[in-house]
Amino acid sequence: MTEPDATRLERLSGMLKRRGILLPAFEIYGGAKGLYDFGPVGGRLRNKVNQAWLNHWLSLGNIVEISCPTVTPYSVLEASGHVGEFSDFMTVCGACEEASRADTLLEPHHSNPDSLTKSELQNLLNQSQPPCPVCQAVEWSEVTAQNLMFNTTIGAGTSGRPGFLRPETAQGMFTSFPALYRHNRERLPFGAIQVGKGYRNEISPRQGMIRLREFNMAELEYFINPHEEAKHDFSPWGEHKITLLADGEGEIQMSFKEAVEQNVIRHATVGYFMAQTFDFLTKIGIDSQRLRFRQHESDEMAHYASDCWDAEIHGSFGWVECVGIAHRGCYDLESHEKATGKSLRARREFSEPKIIETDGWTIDGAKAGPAFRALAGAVKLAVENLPAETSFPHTLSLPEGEEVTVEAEHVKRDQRTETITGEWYIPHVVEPAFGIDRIIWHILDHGYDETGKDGEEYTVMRLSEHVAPVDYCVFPLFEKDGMGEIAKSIHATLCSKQNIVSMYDSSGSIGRRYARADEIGVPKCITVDHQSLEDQTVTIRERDSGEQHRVHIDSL
RNA sequence: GCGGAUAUGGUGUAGUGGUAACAUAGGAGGUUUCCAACCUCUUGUCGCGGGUUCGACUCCCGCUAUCCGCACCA
Repeated sequence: MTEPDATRLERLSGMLKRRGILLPAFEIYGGAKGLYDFGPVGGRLRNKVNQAWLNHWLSLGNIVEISCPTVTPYSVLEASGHVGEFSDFMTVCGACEEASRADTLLEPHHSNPDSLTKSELQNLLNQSQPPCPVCQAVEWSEVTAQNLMFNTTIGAGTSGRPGFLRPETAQGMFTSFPALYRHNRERLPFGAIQVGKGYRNEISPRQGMIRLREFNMAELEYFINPHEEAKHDFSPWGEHKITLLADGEGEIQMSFKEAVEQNVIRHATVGYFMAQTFDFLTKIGIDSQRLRFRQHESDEMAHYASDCWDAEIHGSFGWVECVGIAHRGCYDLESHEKATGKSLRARREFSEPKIIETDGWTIDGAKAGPAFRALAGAVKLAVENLPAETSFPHTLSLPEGEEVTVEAEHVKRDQRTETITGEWYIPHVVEPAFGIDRIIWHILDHGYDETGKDGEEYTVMRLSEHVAPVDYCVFPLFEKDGMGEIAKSIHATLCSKQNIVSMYDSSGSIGRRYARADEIGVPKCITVDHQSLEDQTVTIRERDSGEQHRVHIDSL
């Protein structure tokens, strides 16, 4: 970071705090690391970014919005892999109360304790009885999961079950898959989106909004049929070149279409969502020249992903990953299916039904069951593999080594024709996951313009109208001769309209009021002056150009 | 988590073992006031908790937070 950037960052942060956009949370109690408030201006900004995001994806037509709890049972995040990948297991010494990592304590007793589950660690701890590294006592508490996820207890006392605050919104969309599938008339592809809070008990939150312990995230889980080739129309992006940092290729300039065709982007849907992400970010005010996509190297990939691209935005903290677009394969649905035994599958019909002719033997359960007892299952498998021309009695060698003689009365002929028209498969998932706080930071960072005006220091927040927290400021040139009343009535009318925020300001000189409005990015200011009293017109002044034009009050 | 630095009105800074200053911002009023003008009046500050002391914003200890390295990290 260069020196001018560092002081600019200080001025920007100071302004954000002073004007109620972004503030450290709980500051009267000394603050808390990694937790921020969106103030009276920032709250509205966050909401507009969220809304713009929802609208952007809903416009694709096959996307639904859902909302799932942040409090999540232990077993859900165990199945998803987060307990293993996101947690360290802790145990506390009963003598000196020092907390230790269970896997570290057990290193002398196991080659790779990091890979063990909670109950395996507990068992090994009970068996091996390692001494406390601090006081040498052997008095360990029950092993508990700690660290990157905030853990909690759902319910009271001994009946409570363990849980976490979610580290991502995605899991709720996977566990809702059956309802989503039904809602979408059992047809893929479709997507589900939600915006909400996620929590990670980061070891070391830094750099303001970049690494938070509680953060706003917005995720789309898009369920696709891996047996169908994904087709997407890239013509809206044409030959527009994007900066890509591809695994092993370095920085290249390519259109989305080329990148997908040349397999730099390994899946067309990933490429399509990268293009959609590019549109969204530039629409809400991210500078397209300071945006690039970087492909994860294979050893960098999260535990669930098979291909992943980050959208990185350049700002005061350098290049920061703000969106991750991951091909998660069938990892999540498969994991939850295994853990619960519930089907999380979609049906696909074959283009040609598969006809399976069976001509062979199977057992007659009523005879073979009593005859072979525990071995009956193995006998059945073996008999069904016998050729049709086998004659009985027949001696079989079972896999476990036993020899049995199968009599004719134990078997019956099995001749049938089955028509299989389709199959149940686990859908694949492509997930664009947006860090809303990081994006908001960069909107502010890119919009913050202190180029000055007439040689004096002057700052303007050049926010897109899609996200500007205040739409209009209404000023009376003076608050007298009826100008104040006209301005207040305009203000009241604007406020009564849906999704319009107007601010009324009558204090200070008119120039000062324009400056205050510019600082928080108000796109348009409306001023009531003497002429308004005579002909019912007002001036509208544009933030970015400073130009004014006069319109009738009724046309506002 | 380790090491270093820092913590004074909303913001940016000064300063002292004897209850704190400047600028700016904010509020009220004035000024026919259209790009941070001017005049008058005015609100508001020593991060938290201990200790030393007659007395601590100041010295000491601990905590918390912030910033910079290192480590970790969708």
